[in-house]
Amino acid sequence: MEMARVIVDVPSKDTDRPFDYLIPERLRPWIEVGSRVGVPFGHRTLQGFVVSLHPRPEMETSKMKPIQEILDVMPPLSPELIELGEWMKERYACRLITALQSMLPTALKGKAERYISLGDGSGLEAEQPDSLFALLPESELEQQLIAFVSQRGEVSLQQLTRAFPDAAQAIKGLIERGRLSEHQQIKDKLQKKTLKAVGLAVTAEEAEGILASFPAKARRQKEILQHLLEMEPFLPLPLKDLLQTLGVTAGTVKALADKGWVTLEDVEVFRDPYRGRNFKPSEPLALTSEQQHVYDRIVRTLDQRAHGVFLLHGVTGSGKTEIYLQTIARCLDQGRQAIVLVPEISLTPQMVERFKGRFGDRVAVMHSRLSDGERYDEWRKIREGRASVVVGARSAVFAPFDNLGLIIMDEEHETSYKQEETPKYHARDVAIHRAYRTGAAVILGSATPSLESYHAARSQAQDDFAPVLLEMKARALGNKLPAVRVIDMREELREGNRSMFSRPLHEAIAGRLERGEQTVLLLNRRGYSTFVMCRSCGYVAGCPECDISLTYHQKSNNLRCHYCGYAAKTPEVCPDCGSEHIRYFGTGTQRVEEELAKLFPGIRVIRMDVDTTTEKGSHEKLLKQFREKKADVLLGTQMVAKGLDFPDVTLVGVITADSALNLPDFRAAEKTFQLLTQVAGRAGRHQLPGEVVIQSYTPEHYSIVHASGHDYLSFVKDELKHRKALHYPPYCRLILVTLSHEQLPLLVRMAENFAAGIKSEADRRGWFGSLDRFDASALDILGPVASPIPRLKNRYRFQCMIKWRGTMDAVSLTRSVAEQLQDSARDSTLQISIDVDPQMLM
DNA sequence: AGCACGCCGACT
DNA sequence: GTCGGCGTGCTC
Repeated sequence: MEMARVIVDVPSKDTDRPFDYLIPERLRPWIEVGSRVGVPFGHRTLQGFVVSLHPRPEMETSKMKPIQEILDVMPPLSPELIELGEWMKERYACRLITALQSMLPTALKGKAERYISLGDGSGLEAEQPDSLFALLPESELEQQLIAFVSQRGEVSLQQLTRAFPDAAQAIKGLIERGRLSEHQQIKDKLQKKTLKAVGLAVTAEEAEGILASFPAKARRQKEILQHLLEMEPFLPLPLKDLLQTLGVTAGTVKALADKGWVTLEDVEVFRDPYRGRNFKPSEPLALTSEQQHVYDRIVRTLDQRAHGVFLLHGVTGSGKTEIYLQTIARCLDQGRQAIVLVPEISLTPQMVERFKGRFGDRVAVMHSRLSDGERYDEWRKIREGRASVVVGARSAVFAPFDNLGLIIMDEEHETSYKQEETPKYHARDVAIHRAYRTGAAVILGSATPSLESYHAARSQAQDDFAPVLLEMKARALGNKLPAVRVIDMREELREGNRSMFSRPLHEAIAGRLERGEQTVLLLNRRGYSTFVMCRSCGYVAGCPECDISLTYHQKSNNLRCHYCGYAAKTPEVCPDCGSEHIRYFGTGTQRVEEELAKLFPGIRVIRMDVDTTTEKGSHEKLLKQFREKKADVLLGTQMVAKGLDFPDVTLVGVITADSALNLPDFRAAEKTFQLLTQVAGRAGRHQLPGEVVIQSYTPEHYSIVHASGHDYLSFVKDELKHRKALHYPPYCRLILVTLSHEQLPLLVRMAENFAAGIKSEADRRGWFGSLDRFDASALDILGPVASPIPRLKNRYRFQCMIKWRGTMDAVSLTRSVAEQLQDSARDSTLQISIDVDPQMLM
């Protein structure tokens, strides 16, 4: 094949299509579909991926350029993955290059490096002998430059400008006259992870001076300089953040750098090494009859090498992991490979150990805390066939196996399977589609399946994607699910107990302390944060850029914005009224810890929350301490609820069960039920019987009632009724469109245009039908309304929610209206983000 | 996304 | 007149 179509690494609308390149003779044996190549593109060299090969076309197209280089020994992608990328592009309204990049380790995000060597004499001089430039004698600087380059043969432009800081103009001139020549080559960022960062090249005083005499026309540059001056202690700032905060373009910053006021440098980002371990070999366990039945059903599909999706609904402790291990073994026996997806938070050494113990070094692990280099190594292990099982988070669904037999998704309901950045894919849907295309089986496992999956399985839809429901109702070790008591905290208050511990929970903890057993305490803080409020005037410290309240951090004694990173000192007096009665609110784990210490002198508590687990490895260290019984109580947020298994834990207490219930999210009840069920499953998994105490201000809420009864089915029944009445998934699908702009009035107009555009386009295509009448096909658009975060990084945000069902392609409709609007807006500062099947509505 | 081209306002 | 900021358009 003499020609290749290449997707280049430019994520924009205009370049979201293949470009044609000639394949030079020398590269022909190497180029395949999926190869990563360096190609000339405009005035630059870019990285790209070959998506198809063709014979040289009949009609000679003169503008075709040749592929410059091939970047890997083995193509990092395959026809199968490229097709998956094309599917993602349609499904999630993203660019193909974005989808392809998300499949690869960041080490493979190559960028062009510029190299300078001596010129061949061609150039302006030859073409325009009468040019004034060509006749000018070389300056001293120019002579130095040429000497420097000729001495080394080839120098990277970066090196050269470092040696000659102010020579940019001279270098450019020499290249134009052919005395020097430039060529570009793609360089992987393998060794170190770097970030473009902007700093001040002059002292603060000098900068003040520059600002004072700054030309009025360079308004943007002035803003940047001013901002840098304000942020002086935090320099250098990541370029990306700076652009976003100020809404300026990289070009403006570069202009400043060229003038020498600011520095633009690559700063290395710190990363932690992954520690190797020894793993205890494990043998397959005997299956219970329930497990055997499930196993047989899955193996039947595996043996047929057919596609099939299974929803494995098994109560906590029913032995889902053993099913995973044994079906993987079967898959490997067939010479096929397996992917195991786990939520990031439960990808603990404990979890990894079970798989490494059974399958040894055929297991690759994709952990988010691996460094780029280490992640690349694990990835290569898969690509080169040295691993046949991968255990990993979300992105492991793209593992480059060539003979995939099985994809397992543990804790199928977890929201972390949805990527919140573009491409906003859901690993569950990608897994099912990938398996469908490759003839692999999928196991979705959970004690509390998502309503979407469960409903699809129950509705018995006869399509390729509806899961087959497999149930495991008994715990593998035969022990009972723990007894759950729900305590009405209103009652407690009425009877004069103003503590955050109810009397029954207090007694239960005391009992555990006496018997030397352990307790897990969960503080469901979703929706709560510690914020600073003035008790006199009601002032709440908020972010000046994002219009949300700032979160108090005790460690650093400052206030930070969750969204943009803005930080401020905690005020001592109220900035509004001057009152001293200003303090932080919200029930943090710290306060619970203090109260525990007061109630139970000498109690040993391990606290696990964002504050204590930010350091790498601290998460594991804390759990290890708890396992070794160095503490009586493990106190934490959501993270204590996931997949942990401690033999001596006999009490689980939930301090406030309902704090998430009032959130403006239609999944609030589902989330609450799932969390309570998961955490209740932590108790009494071994010999000792377990007990669960749930404290609540709304104990009659069905999510709490059914969680306490371990009654998933009744919960689903109640919840589906609500979803149906309010037209929410699984009775329709959602597309969340967020528009943002610096100027509010303009944004509102755009958002209204967008909603109107969707309506008229839907009408034009004849997509009538009403959600209310339960028509088979229907589309409705809500909004525009201000987003739950109405302002973020100095941009106002409005959103529209599209609800739809049926066979229409609502995503392409949405995308085409969005693109039309963006084109007509002329104004590139309008940003439109499309989130298909959003998980987070706030 | 970059990068060149070209228009137009503020300086010698 | 010229410099340089900033909008516009193109990339096989």
